[in-house]
Amino acid sequence: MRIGSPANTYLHMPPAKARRSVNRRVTVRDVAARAGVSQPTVSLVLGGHPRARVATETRERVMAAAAELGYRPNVIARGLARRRSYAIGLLVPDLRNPFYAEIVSGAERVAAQEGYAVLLCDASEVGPHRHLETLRERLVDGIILDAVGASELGEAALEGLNVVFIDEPSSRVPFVASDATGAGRLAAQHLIALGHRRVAFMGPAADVYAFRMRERGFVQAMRVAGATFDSERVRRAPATVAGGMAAMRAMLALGVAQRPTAVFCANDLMAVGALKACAAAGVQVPRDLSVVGCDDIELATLVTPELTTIAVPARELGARAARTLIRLLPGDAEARGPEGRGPETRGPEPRTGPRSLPRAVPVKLVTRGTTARVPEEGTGPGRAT
Amino acid sequence: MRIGSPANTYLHMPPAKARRSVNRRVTVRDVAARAGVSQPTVSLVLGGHPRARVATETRERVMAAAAELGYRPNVIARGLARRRSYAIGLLVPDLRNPFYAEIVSGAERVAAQEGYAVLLCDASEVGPHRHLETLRERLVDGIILDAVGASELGEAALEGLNVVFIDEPSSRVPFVASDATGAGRLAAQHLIALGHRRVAFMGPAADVYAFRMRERGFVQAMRVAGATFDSERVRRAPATVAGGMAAMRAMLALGVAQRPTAVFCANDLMAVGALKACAAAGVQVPRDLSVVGCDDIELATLVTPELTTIAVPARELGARAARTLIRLLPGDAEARGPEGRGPETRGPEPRTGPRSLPRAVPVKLVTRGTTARVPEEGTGPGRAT
DNA sequence: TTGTAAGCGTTATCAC
DNA sequence: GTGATAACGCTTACAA
Repeated sequence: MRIGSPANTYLHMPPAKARRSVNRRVTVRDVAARAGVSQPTVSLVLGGHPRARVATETRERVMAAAAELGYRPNVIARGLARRRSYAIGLLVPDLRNPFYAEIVSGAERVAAQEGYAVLLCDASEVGPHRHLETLRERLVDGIILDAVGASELGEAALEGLNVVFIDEPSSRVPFVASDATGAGRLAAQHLIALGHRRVAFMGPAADVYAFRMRERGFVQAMRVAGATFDSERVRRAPATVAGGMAAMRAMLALGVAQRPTAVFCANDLMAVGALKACAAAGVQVPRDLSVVGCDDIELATLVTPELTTIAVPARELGARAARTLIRLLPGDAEARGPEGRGPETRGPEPRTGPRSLPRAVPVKLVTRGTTARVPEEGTGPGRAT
Repeated sequence: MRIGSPANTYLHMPPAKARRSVNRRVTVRDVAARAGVSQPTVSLVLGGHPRARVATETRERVMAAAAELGYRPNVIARGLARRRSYAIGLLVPDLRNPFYAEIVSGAERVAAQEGYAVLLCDASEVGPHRHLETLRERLVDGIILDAVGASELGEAALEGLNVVFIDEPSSRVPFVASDATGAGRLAAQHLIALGHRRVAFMGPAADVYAFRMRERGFVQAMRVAGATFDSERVRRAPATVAGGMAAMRAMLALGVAQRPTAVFCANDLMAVGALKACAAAGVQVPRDLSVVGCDDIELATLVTPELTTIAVPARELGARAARTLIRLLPGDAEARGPEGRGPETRGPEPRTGPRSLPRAVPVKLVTRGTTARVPEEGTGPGRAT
């Protein structure tokens, strides 16, 4: 609903236009008139170019006029002229997944601080291609893509766009990623230290890089430690609570002798589902079975017992992605130094190589209540330290 | 990173400009040239005005040319000319709160379907005023404000904006709200039916409408049922897990005789915190104490025992807010019928009255594992049905 | 039915 | 330093 109407700044205009401008915003023109300077001068002063050469006296007059009139730049118009929208797109698989919510939160924060708007796209219902299309039409300066591989999208969908991936390493696109292999390795090492040798992994069949690497890191570390790990030991299910529940149910259907003594889940959501299935089946965690999750979302501390997991700094990931993307963009107006490669180029050249190859952001083991020494070999059930 | 470069559409332009246009997008002009019609004609055909009067033959030529050239409208430019950005702002207190994530998810979905972009603003770090300011500069067509009262913002902050509130009834601004009083009442009635008379409420001190009303509905229904309810029975704490934990700890510090037999929490987050505090203190839920939450976020089913709560359809709330807002906007290009009040007006007039006064979206009790008959009076502990 | 002309609000290029 | 003038890509009277 339109509330009230702006203070009517009566304009120096022919009467014909006066009626029409009742609801008009104040523009650079108005400011120029008021300050008694030319319109482009106002643009120079207010345009964000901090060290533009304009007399201090003039500058002050302009600023004063702008303030008095309550001038607000029209970012749309600026975008058209500068061919830059100062907006970035953020495409995530599903906002309702707390892990992605964290990522969005982190990215939004730095974007807002840097003066960029965030166009949020949730791919869970509308589909990535359509979103990408609308982001294109809106001329976003860049896009952050989370867990949506270029492979599935096709080269063409990203052509001509400034893109940063999250958790999807690529040789042609800058990315930001957590140490997914390390996460799997940490989980394995923790379980091995607790004496577990017969372990399982549960994760989605979907080809999402982070999940794949968590699995790989886990399996490799397990094998290195001499634990057997054949294909029966991995269970496929969606990376959701329901998926984890189903996978665990299936796993428990195995006889207790066959059953693994510990399981690593591709993410916390699955782990929590697994926990639920255990509770339902009367299997006590961690006495009868150890469970390790991954991500360390808040939920991990809310279940009983609290979930042992590998902490992945999702918010930081989102923040880094935003920073990486924004740094990629041609020099900002806000005094970002003379590193911009001139305004005549529409976007930066492809930048492969070291600068865009970030180190993976580190993960760490958080030991809580769902892991314990393996019953058969340990000195009896007990909390892990 | 900029990937590849668009198919170079060589343009009928003086060589001086040719170099510059290497990376150029194809515009209406190009399409016009290709189709052999004037530029405005293209605009007419492609401009979304479905029943614009243009010869079928011409229209087809234009469409063909556009397709061949891979024309994509520039929404920024269109926005400038139409004085409409086809974008809406969405301001929430904190994306990491699953309840708000649901709301955003719902709003984003319908916005995307209706062809609007969503500018996401998380007020947890940057502050609502700053966000509102940037949304203004971006000329969003409207804004959805969640749990951010106009009272705290000040009239001026919203002046001249199309706004829809979520969970913040107002006589001047359209809003969408859940039946918060009803939620409190349902909780009370449930507890009363289980025999509870000594009950408590925990909620934030912050002046958020929905929380206030949940409390009011609860207290009133309790009093109606003849239960005592004095001010000692309400505990103030932030509506978070930590808040709920602290509040419950304090409550448990009361002697067991003083202590209430049941507590209603302003939201599920608090309830889960309360549950944790109980577990830590060795208080068994629901045997020793019943707990009712509010919202029914996914988390409610993930704790043990599962949380009895009042379901609030957050996603639906978000979706409705978006629909309400979009309906408010002047007639869309996409054949929304001739109801728009002419394009010469910059936005609709204030519309108070019936059309903008939606019925509250209904809530309902979801009985799970954290409520049971009151121990002293019932026939012993037992699950509620 | 189609084309011509005039913006929308801002930035950028140059002479002055 | 400053101020005309021409874009930016699209829309929309109004004229043909």
